[in-house]
Amino acid sequence: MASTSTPRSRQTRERILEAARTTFAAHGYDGATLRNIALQANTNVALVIRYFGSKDDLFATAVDFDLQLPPLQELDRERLGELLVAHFLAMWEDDRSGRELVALLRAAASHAAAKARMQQIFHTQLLGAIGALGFPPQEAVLRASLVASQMLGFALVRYVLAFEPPGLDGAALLAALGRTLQRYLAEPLPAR
Amino acid sequence: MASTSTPRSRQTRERILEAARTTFAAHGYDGATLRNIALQANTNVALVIRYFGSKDDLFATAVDFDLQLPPLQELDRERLGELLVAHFLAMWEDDRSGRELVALLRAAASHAAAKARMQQIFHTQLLGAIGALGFPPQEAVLRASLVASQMLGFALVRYVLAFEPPGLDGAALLAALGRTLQRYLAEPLPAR
DNA sequence: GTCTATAATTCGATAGAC
DNA sequence: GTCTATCGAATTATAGAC
Repeated sequence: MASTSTPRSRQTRERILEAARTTFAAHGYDGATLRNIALQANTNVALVIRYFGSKDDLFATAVDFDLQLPPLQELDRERLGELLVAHFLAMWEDDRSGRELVALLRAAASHAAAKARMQQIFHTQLLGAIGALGFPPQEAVLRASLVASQMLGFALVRYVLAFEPPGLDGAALLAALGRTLQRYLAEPLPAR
Repeated sequence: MASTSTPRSRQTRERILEAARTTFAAHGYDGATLRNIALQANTNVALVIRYFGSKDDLFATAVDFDLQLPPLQELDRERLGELLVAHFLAMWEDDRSGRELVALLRAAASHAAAKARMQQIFHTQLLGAIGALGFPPQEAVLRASLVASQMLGFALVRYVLAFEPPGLDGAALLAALGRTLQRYLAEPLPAR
């Protein structure tokens, strides 16, 4: 059972969650140890377990990422791609949700629960938002897969694999991505 | 020192490498244990270490993935995107190089050496091939980043995260990717 | 509430018999 | 060449003092 909630314990709890987000993002799920997290939060492993039960539960609590998508059908249809890229970029560059996404992305490569969480986000949030644009179900899945592949791929290349050299023109990159998403979201797909 | 090479030892060695590729692809770098690999190869941990020195060295030897790109400047400029998507798809669906890519992709999320290998492949192979198309250096980096993000993202979504439901129209997906790569490789990028 | 000390596993790697 | 047996280190998680 969790401890009684005092102001002091709530501060400790928050320090642990913050350290967990940073450490999971920096080292992946397996590479992040409860010792590292506890050390960074100025406490010890026993307290981490007492508050969160297990490493799995700590990860689930610390990394509760979601896409926070606006209702796409209410946006300007001609600028959907550009607006969506701006939305994702704002999330990635945000200190908290950015670390959460990197942590989730890295963990999904080796941790079954993180992978399941990614699948859930895809199906309920992204597919839901794109379906609301009025596409037939089959086509909505196709378009959602395309959007997910391009945006997750970009996050992977930029924030996990660090391919881009310093001095790369980020604005040009984002403009190109915006045009791609515009095609995936609001233009006819090529006949096969 | 490695053992004397006999026909029997070479077969054992190959069984270990094959088991390593399968296990690293299925469980990631940390999730794959030398015990699992040895068991699947019908041998034991000691022999795996004797042949390959360490887990790191085994990974490097078993997963020697490369892009095998043809010289892009010799291909039909109007069909570059389509041809490149077909090339990648053939690699992903190939039993051996497909498992190697998944293993490398999953490992790169948590293993520094695998991440460095990915960066090396990007810089020497993909950037090299795209630079040969005659773009100025800065623009070649931009275009290579875009291609990498879309193709790695697609591999991630399809082969690691398994977003796509059964019954999805794969041909339509590939046609859309071909058009995207065509833009990234052979059309003007949007002004920022 | 928070800590020290330690249990219980599991891992990569080694020693040495045959 | 291949094996059994085991080491030493690291991990998550627990027990119990204060």
